[in-house]
Amino acid sequence: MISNKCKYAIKALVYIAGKEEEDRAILTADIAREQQIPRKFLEIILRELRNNRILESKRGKDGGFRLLRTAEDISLTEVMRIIDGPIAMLPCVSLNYYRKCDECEEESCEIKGVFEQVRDRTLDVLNGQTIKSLTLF
Amino acid sequence: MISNKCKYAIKALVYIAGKEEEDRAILTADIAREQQIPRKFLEIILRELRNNRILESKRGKDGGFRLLRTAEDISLTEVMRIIDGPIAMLPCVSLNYYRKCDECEEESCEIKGVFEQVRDRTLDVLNGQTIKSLTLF
DNA sequence: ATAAATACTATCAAATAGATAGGATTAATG
DNA sequence: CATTAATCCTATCTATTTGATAGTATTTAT
Repeated sequence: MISNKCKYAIKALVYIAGKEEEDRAILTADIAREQQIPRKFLEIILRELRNNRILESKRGKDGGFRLLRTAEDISLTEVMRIIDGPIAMLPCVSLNYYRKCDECEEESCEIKGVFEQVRDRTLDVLNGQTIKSLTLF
Repeated sequence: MISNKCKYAIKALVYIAGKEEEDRAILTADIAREQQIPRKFLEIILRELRNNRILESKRGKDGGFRLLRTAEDISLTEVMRIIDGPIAMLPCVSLNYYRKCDECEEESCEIKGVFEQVRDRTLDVLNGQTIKSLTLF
């Protein structure tokens, strides 16, 4: 399962992308209200997305958040990896967060192969998605 | 990610399946030693598998664990669901552990569709697997 | 009776999830 | 330059899950 945090992050980005044409910074408070996300928790998430160069922020009056890149240049997997870390079901088959298992040698691991397949099929779906493609018209 | 517990459960079952021909109950201690799984933790896992009718156990001398069904009748998804719960990435797309999200209406959810696809592609891979198919020859 | 196994109960420590509170800082505007 | 409105930052908190350990009770073969 992805975390609530990750779900909130995706929904917030889609919300911001949907307001692009208004050409102004979007308020945390607006996103929180519209998407039913706890405000203070959302603050943390948006700052994390900013630190990872997904969003830019402006402080003070008329401040808020905007996409740093276009919505089609922000992939779903990138957001998921920033917030939740690995997408794979085993550390030893993760492309971006590989870690060897403590207890087994990979050559003789019975389950590695299956979870590599799961990873590949999962990425087949996720890799095609961006914040833009998730935006409903 | 699946939990270590789940990984241990699968490996233990594959190990037991591999000893079927010996026609005797398999000891927790043997599995723990061979598969490098903490013994007491493994005890809990095996008991849980027994409680869910995957294994049968025998106490006392010459005791141990055996498969309650044949290895090809124990599916990988069944084990994963017993130990870790849902396989889907969102509660609202889970086939076996469905829960509505608190904050959004499903008709207008932007991300549900993608994660339904991920679920389906994941199950395409996992549904074909059993403890028998995972056993290397 | 003894030895050898699982069953059970209770605990525990560390990490993660999911937040909340309160104040510091920045920036626009009159 | 004061005010207002926003993000930024630090600290904290609670509950749950993960991953495990200890110790005792019970069962069974011999």
